[in-house]
Amino acid sequence: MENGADNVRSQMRKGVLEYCILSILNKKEAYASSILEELKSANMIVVEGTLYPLLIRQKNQGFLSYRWEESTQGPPRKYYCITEKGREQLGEMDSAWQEIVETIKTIKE
Amino acid sequence: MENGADNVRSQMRKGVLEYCILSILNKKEAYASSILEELKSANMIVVEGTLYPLLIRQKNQGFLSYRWEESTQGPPRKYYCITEKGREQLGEMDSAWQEIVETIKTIKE
DNA sequence: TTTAGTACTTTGTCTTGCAAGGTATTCTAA
DNA sequence: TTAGAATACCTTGCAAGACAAAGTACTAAA
Repeated sequence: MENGADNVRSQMRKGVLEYCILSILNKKEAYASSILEELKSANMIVVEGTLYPLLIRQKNQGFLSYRWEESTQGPPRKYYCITEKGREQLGEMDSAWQEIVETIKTIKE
Repeated sequence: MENGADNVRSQMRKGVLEYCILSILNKKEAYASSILEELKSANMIVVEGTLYPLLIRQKNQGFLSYRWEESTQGPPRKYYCITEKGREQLGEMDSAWQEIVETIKTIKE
């Protein structure tokens, strides 16, 4: 069963997660664990089982590309990078987000 | 397949729908078709097959109650009304929404 | 050589949005 | 008086996606 407040937050996060990922990668390339860190520090808690399939989907849609990079601290890291197509998508998402924020304001009066 | 911009919007709307419903019913009681109208005029397009199960879920969770009312314009209408528990939930959702708006700002820097 | 830390991946379940189709009531026009 | 249009409510089946949990693999330190 649910815990109330936490559940509310996790439900609302759905749908904006892709937006967050593209926004983060628009600033600079990053690998999954570092993206998780950034989301966590921005109060957007996500788990690996959510993030990895999402990155793969966005790569398959052509919004992201990646390259492997050796690490001295463990296994190699998969650095993701936003593509030109991804930047276009991000533009759509910026508009969509603004629209939704306005919609909520309208409904709230 | 998808259309791009429309799909982005519909993905983002997911998760805020419950919040919209409770917010609308917090202002005054309403029946499904009138809720659809209000959502539509606020640019939040939703279809019946989404709204009816959602209202039923929220009623089952104790957030809403309803009463039947005769109409001179067709079949009887089911007027939904927010409950005390629903108002508490709405409070949680208000916080959750503010938090997400802030999170996006943080990520965008 | 075993344990801990880091990183990526997969599987199964559950929720939920939506298209499409169905039922029922009332009013109107032929 | 009956066929159609308008209004309302409901259900079914499917697909997408978030998450818990478990799995694989590489490196470093004890």
